[in-house]
Amino acid sequence: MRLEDELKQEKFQSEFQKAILNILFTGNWLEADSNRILKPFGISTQQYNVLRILKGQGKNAISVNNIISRMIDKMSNASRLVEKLRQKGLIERVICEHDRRQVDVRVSKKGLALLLEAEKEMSKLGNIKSKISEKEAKIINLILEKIRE
Amino acid sequence: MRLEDELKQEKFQSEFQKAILNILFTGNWLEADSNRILKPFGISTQQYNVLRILKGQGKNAISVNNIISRMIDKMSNASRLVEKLRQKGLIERVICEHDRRQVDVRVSKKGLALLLEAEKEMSKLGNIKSKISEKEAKIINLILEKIRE
DNA sequence: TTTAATTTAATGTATATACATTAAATGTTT
DNA sequence: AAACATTTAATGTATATACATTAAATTAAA
Repeated sequence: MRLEDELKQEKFQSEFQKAILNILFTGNWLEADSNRILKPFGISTQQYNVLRILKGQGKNAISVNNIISRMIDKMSNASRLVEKLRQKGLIERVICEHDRRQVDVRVSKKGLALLLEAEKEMSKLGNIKSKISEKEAKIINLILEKIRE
Repeated sequence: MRLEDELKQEKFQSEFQKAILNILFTGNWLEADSNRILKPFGISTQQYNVLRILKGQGKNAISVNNIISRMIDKMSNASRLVEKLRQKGLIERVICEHDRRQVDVRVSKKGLALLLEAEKEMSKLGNIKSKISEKEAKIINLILEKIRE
């Protein structure tokens, strides 16, 4: 749908201005869809992302700082997210021997099982595959990375 | 910067998956920049957007529902945002005569003055003009709108 | 007309978030 | 070693947000 219609605005200052609003709007749109998908699993989008990061590390436990460096939203409180996931039994804490400041974390069996189910549903996020081509996905990736130069 | 480096992830499932993460990440990146710019003005990104919507209506007062329909984040509490802006004297409420449920709202003189200053700074958001061409802006707008089809 | 349904905005509540501060462990310098 | 600086994670606090519920006004239906 045209952004002009979504925001009921006839025109934008420029294509640049429109692009910024379009990225923000589409980001919110995707996040709302993500939250909707994850709701039945009882986790938020941020919590899902932490689980995916931990899954990517396999059986290795990684520190909270390491998690932050891999998160989409660097500003979120990784400490508290981790605590929420721990309360739900989806992750485990491991005492770090060589540095007692660190709290190393790894995904639990239960967390992995939940994640596998959630990932199935999340692969449908935005239904993007039916809407744009792989070539277009590559193009948008290139342009977004230029914007963040 | 490559998303692979931003998220310390060697590869993604697909270009589609990467595009979704890229949109979410760039959206957060832009919003963080926006909050940083607006901080000296004492308003949040959401509050700024409400002011811009009201400015677009000139001297006409519009309803809270009308504001919601024009907002980037439809889920935010427009009522409370409006109340925050009113407390700061940036907007005015007008009693709506033909429908007493509605609370019509318009930007105040003070709000307009603040907005003009804020808009100057916000035009630099993301420094996008120096990073992509107008043609690229058009392309990304087209692809984002396809994704939201 | 009077009952029910819808629209509009506000509020209640739990959670999430931004950002600053704290506290403990580790590293560095003198 | 002692003093200082840095890193790591947790916490304090105020605010923001999602989502459900409420309350009032209006509209539609019986």
